[in-house]
Parts: sequence; C-alpha cells; structure tokens
Amino acid sequence: MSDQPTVERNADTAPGSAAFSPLYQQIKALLLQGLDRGEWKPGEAIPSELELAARFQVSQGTVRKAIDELAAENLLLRRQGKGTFVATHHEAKVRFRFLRLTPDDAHSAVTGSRILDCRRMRAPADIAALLELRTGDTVVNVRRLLSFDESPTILDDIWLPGASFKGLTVELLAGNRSPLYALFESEFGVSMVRADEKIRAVAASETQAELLEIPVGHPLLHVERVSFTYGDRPMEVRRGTYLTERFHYRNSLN
Amino acid sequence: MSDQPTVERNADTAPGSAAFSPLYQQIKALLLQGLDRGEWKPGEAIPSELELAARFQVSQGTVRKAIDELAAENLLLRRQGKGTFVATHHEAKVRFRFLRLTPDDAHSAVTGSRILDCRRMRAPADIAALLELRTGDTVVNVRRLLSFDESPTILDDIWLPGASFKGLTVELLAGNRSPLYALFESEFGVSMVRADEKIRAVAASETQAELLEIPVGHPLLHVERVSFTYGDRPMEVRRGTYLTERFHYRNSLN
DNA sequence: CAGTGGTCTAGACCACGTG
DNA sequence: ACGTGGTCTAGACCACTGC
Repeated sequence: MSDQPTVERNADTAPGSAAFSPLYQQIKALLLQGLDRGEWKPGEAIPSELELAARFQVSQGTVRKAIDELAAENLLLRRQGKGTFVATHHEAKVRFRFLRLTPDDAHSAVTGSRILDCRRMRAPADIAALLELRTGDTVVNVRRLLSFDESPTILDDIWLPGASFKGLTVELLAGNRSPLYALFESEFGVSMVRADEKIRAVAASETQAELLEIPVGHPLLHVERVSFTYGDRPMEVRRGTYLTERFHYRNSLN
Repeated sequence: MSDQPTVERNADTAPGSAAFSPLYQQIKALLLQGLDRGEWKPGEAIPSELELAARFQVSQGTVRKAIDELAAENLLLRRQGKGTFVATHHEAKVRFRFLRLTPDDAHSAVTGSRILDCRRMRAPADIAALLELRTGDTVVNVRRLLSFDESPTILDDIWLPGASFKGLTVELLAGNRSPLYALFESEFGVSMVRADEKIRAVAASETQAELLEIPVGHPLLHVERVSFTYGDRPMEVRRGTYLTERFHYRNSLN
C-alpha cells in the first residue's frame, strides 16, 4: 500500500476554468487503472469501500460514487454483505450482454462450436484500422461455426491483435468449453468490457451457404462488432453471420 | 400541494421480512405517478429537489437518489443551474435513442415520409397479445414509407391501441414534420419511454419489393418493436423493414 | 445575486452474508 | 458478532444559469 496517488482537490481552480475533475471521477480513474493493470482479477473482490477511502484519503461516500459508476457500466458488481467484485465473462449474466441471438421459443438450445480455422497473418487495411493497428501488423484470424440443436446457425469471422494473443491455437480453441470472452480473460488477460455493432441484412455467399446449409442468396443477419477493453482500446473485430429463421437478435432501447 | 403521500419508513419491518422498499424507491414511484398523470409535461421542469424534499418530508439526498435513477432511465433530464426536466421526443438526443438506422458514411440525409395507409380496425390476435388488448379491440394501423436522399429505405407497419389514439388520421400524419413519437406526445399525451426489439433478416415480399424498389427476395432487416409508456404499458407495435445497403442498424453492448 | 443541480463529508442505522 | 454494501440524514461548499 505504498501508493498515495495524487488527487487534486480543485481548491485553486479558477471559477470557470477549463479542466475541472470531481474527486470521485479521479477515484474512478484510479480504480480503472487498477483494473487495467490487473491489480484485481476478474471474479475477485476489490478492497472494501472503507479501505479504499483510507487509501485514497477521501470519504467513503466519494469512493461509493466512483464505484457506483463503474458498477453502472458493468465493470464492477456489487454484492451486499459480501463486497464489490470485478465483472467476469464466466457468468451467465455478463455472457448474455454480448450474446444477443435468442431462440424464438424459449427452449434451452444445445450448443456446439466447430473451429474452422485459426491462423496468424498480416492485418488487412480495414481490420487494422478498426483495431487501431498498422496495416501489416500481425493479427490472429479465427473462423468458427456455432450450432444450436445440431443445426448450424452462426458463422463467426474473428480478428484479434497478434501481440495480445500469442499462443492462441486451434487446439486451445477446440478444447475450450466456455464462451470465447471467458477464455480471452483467463488465458490472455484480456477483458472485453463494451462493444459497438453494425447490423445489416445480406445475401448468403457460396461459402456461407454451404456452411450454414442454406441456398445461396438466403437472407442472413450480418453483425460487425468491435469489442473494447478497459480504456476503450479495441481488442477484437468480429463479423458474425446469423441464420434468423428460428432465432432473433434481441435489443432494448432505453 | 394538498398531497402528503404516505411514505413508509420501514421502521417496524421485521428483519428478513419479505416486502421492503427503500424510501427513495417510494419517492421514485411517486414521481413516476406524477409523470404518468401528466402533472409535469414533457419538456417542462419538475419542482426543485428542495421543494420535492419538503413535499415528501424526506431529505434532499433521498429525492436526489430517486431522480438519479429516473435520469439514468432517461425519463428525466438534469441540467445544472436550470432544473430537472421531463424528457421529450422533441429533442435530437432522445430521437436517436429510438432511430437506430444510420448512414454508412456520416452524411446528412434528406428525409421524406409518405403515409401509405391509416385505418382503424379490429386487432389481429398477435397484435392484441403484444399490446395487451383483447382480440377484436380497436387498433389503428399505419403504414408509411421513409426515404433518405430520395431513395425509399424504411417501410413501417405500425399498430396502436385505438382507445388512446382517437383522432389519428392520414391528414394529421401527412401534415406532421416531427418524429412520430413527438406527435404522439403532443397530440395524444402518450410518451414512449422504452422499447424491445426483435431483429431478423428476411427476403423481400412482392409488396415490399415494389415499394422499396428492389427485386423480390432481396435481403431486408426486419425489426419488430414493442414500445412502452410509463409503467411498462405497451402502446405501440412497429414492424419495420429496412434496406441496409447504404445504412446500418447501430447498437452498443455495455 | 439568488436559485438550481453537483460535490464532498461525517455519522447513524439497516440489510445481508458468513462465521 | 462482525464486516460488507445500502439507506438516510444534515450541512457546507462549488459550478452553472439567468435575472
């Protein structure tokens, strides 16, 4: 506990001065840094509010407000009586935030994953741009086919920055039974925290048609997702193609 | 100001008793009732925190927490130095929460709306179920075609409970220049607050193809939306069909 | 300058989980 | 019985808006 971070109390900021940051925002930033550094791992508890208040030399209420915001953003999870925990993809709750395809009738689907491909290569220009890399930087490309109740439903084309995902192989993926993001967390220390998606309807190409066992030209839902870790750093581009005859993409507008 | 609502202070609730509601949740419920009753209209300011605290006989902090939650749900809008306002669809910000189709290149699209149909009829079973009406209850059905830059892009099939939308006519719709939800607010006192959507890819039918000027079978994004007012009461079913060649549906996973 | 929401504090007490 | 987060209060002061 050697760190006594510098929190600026804005005592002298001129009224109407440009930069002004509330104390709790600074605490929030410090907590974010801790999460990013891996000081507290996914699933673990962070120190109690009182402990953090003591460490940062602020009141419990200020720490509370910082944690409130991180909890609202789903980075932390409060559990009364137990503590505050780092969110992890090893929980159904988190998982369904990212898995939006849902069966039309709420039956429990048996799911299967088949890895089609996993190779390292130089990033194409569009992928590089989305991942904020340089064209030609190494990336990992994974292609997989997900089935529900034995029928192929999702075709994923996934791109990851090579530097953060050394050692990602077909074998590792094939032996994996949890969601991909859970594996990224456990094996590579990469926590996905947020994602942006662009959705369109497209006609099935020949390869897509063959893999999904549908005619060429069949309408498919196409979802391009960019996922981010702490600090809004893009860490994955995922192009998903969904068959939506018996499934739909659910969304809530608030 | 005759109302001194009964807030239960839970002083005597046995430890571990079933029902227990924090004070601020009760205040929140009271504010929600006020919004629902139309005590404060969209765009108007609600009373100040101190005033509400006095009215409800609680501290400012408790009122604040109630308002915080309503603001987080986008029912209220805080503006420092000015007050707290009832959210309204007459603002670009609110509008884009519900309009998710976005041009691929961020150009400013000229938009046009053509009302195809507007008639009152007996509710089909599926619509009735979604609107929580009885089959055969009166509903209003509106069909319209939205164009961007002169090219038809969105085909909407809209269903509204007849009881709440008396006097909705083609003429009224044709003369309208604002978003539909803004019109619902001003003309019928119905505020849409939240919506659920189910999205799929479908092949264009003959009618759809003709109106959207595309070949039959062309892939289209199909969005079924159910919109809710205060208290989670469904007030609209909207089946939208989108052309996604130059537009996409944007979404954020948090 | 007055009034609004925003921040920060300190302390009391409640509800929950675990030992 | 203890420690955790959750609620509620009261008061001081700050930042923004508009008269």
